[in-house]
Amino acid sequence: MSKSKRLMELMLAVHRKRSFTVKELAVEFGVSSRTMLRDLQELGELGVPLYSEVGPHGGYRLLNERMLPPIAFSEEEAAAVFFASHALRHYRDIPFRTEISSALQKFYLHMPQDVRGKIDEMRDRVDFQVPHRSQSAPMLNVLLQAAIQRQPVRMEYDGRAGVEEREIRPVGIYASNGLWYCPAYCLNRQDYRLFRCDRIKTAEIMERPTEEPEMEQVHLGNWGSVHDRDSELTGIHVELSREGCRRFETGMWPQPQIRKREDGTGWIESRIPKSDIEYYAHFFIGLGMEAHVLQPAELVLSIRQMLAAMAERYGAGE
Amino acid sequence: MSKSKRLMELMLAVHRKRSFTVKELAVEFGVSSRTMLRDLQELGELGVPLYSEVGPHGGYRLLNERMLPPIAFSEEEAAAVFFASHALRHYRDIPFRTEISSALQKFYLHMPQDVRGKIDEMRDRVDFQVPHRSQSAPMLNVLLQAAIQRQPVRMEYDGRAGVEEREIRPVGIYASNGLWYCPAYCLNRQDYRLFRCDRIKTAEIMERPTEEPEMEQVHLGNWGSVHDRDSELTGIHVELSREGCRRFETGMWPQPQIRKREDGTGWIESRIPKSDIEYYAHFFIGLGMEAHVLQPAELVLSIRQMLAAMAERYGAGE
DNA sequence: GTAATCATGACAATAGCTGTCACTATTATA
DNA sequence: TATAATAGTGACAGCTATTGTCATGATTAC
Repeated sequence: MSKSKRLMELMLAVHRKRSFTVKELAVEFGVSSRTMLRDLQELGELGVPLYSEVGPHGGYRLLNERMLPPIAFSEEEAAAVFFASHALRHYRDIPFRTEISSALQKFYLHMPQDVRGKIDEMRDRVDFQVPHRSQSAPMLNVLLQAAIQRQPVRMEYDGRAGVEEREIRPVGIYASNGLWYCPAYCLNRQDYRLFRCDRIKTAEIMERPTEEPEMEQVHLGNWGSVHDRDSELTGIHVELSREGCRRFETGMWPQPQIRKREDGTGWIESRIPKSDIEYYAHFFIGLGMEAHVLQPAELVLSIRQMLAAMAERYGAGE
Repeated sequence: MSKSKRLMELMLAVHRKRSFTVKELAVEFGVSSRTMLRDLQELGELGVPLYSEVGPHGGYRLLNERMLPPIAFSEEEAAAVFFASHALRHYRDIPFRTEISSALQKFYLHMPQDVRGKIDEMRDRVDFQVPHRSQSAPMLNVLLQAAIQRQPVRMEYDGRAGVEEREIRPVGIYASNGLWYCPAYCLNRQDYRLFRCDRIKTAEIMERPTEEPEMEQVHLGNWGSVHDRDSELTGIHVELSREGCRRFETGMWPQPQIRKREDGTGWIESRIPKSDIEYYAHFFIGLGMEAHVLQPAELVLSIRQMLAAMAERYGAGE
């Protein structure tokens, strides 16, 4: 093995280990301790930020432990990262804003001119439609960090009753329609709650362990079932026109499954929580004559009542 | 300068130059040609993909010109790239799928175990709510490439009239509610059209220059105004309850500006295209008693007609 | 006080590197 | 076809760098 090759592998080893002794590396690389000492000094001269500590439990450490070793990416891989960043560009606030920018900057700096041109052009050629929101959500980093590390958070929340202090255990954060939400176990209410992140004014991670709610296996994919486990379901049956199917198909919500016919019309046969009746009444009214709700009776009644009130407001029926 | 340092700088130089002669580099590094030849051979042994060509205009080239030199990212920057990838995870199809995966894999491979743990955990702690779509859009890469390089595309489109062949100049692609759309200048129709990408069955970039529509300055940000420049506007005035404001505020569309009052109610005073009356009628009906449309008269009339039809269907008014 | 760690300097032996030189092969171009 | 511009190979003398061993010293936790 040539010395150059040994030094390259040594650079990967020190980034992998982060903390090590001269003897340990000498054995691993099959050279004497004196040679390994020299190699590490030369690595230092090449720019790897090593420092040493003498004494028991001494050894070498990487000064800036938070760096990865140099990685070679293809231009297409770099372009792919730029593409992914466009999915985030209409959000007013996101976690990792600074880090994404600096990562993209590093890629850009190492690109030849023709690839830069393509990256610049892509900016105007790909987009993700996300509503623009003016509400600021400055606490996203804190909340995400707390969720990942399963730490409690003390926050000030601007809810219906005004600003109040809450202590929560965040499940995670998610974006919907350009707004960020944080489902969390609220220690004040002893139950799960969904918080809007733009209404979280301050948040700080609490270092002291607090009482531990039973949430080790709760995450963004299943917190809803924990929260909604007591909901009562009811069956719905809705007939849809061709246009109704198209509208459903391009609509946004997680939603009941459509069944379709050859002629393009379709129907919904499903079960929904009774607590959502009001919401579905609004939704199907918004579809107008493109949907015909047949079941359940509560939903039909709710629609009927809304129609009556609106007819009176708009003077329909004359 | 030690040999190791020289090799490291040589590696950066070959990535920068991409194409060079032995003599050129020997002069630049202050060594003989014979030594430079040996150095290049050793670089090859270290994994840099060089190849040579003899004869006039010969020299060395980087075999895989599509690689960037090794870049050192911080762990936070790497985590940020993983975060960005989550914005894409519910899309059935995206451009750059393979490249994103391989880029993320490279980051992951170079990470220490504790950072991997955080990345794994983040998966369940952050999400972007995007409706799941079963419709496949296999031509995204082609369309995006064509838009970036401003090349024409021949495609088969499954529209209302069945599958037909179209020749287009793509403006770009964008995602909305989990579906991908491609605004393009349609050479068959001599006008701009919006295509759903899941209905584009085949697409291939045409290499021959075709007739050039005047679209050099058209991109995703302004194609709508080119397309809609003849739209007639009309003023609207809508009163909103507190709940109506909340619904508006968390809704998804690019939408007219709300004005709000101290008590939480609000109103909309704006101008919309006349061609969108039908759409807005559906939208405000879906808000039920939370919105009261006062203007324009066409919109009120449209709402009234829809209410009358629905009242008859649901037996309201008894 | 002991043990575990880094650290320095010196030296002999030897491995590797460098530049020079002579020669060969390939290829585009006039 | 000849020429020039390029990479390529091998050999060799002279020189430099590297390596391991050895002796010694300093720091630090336990």
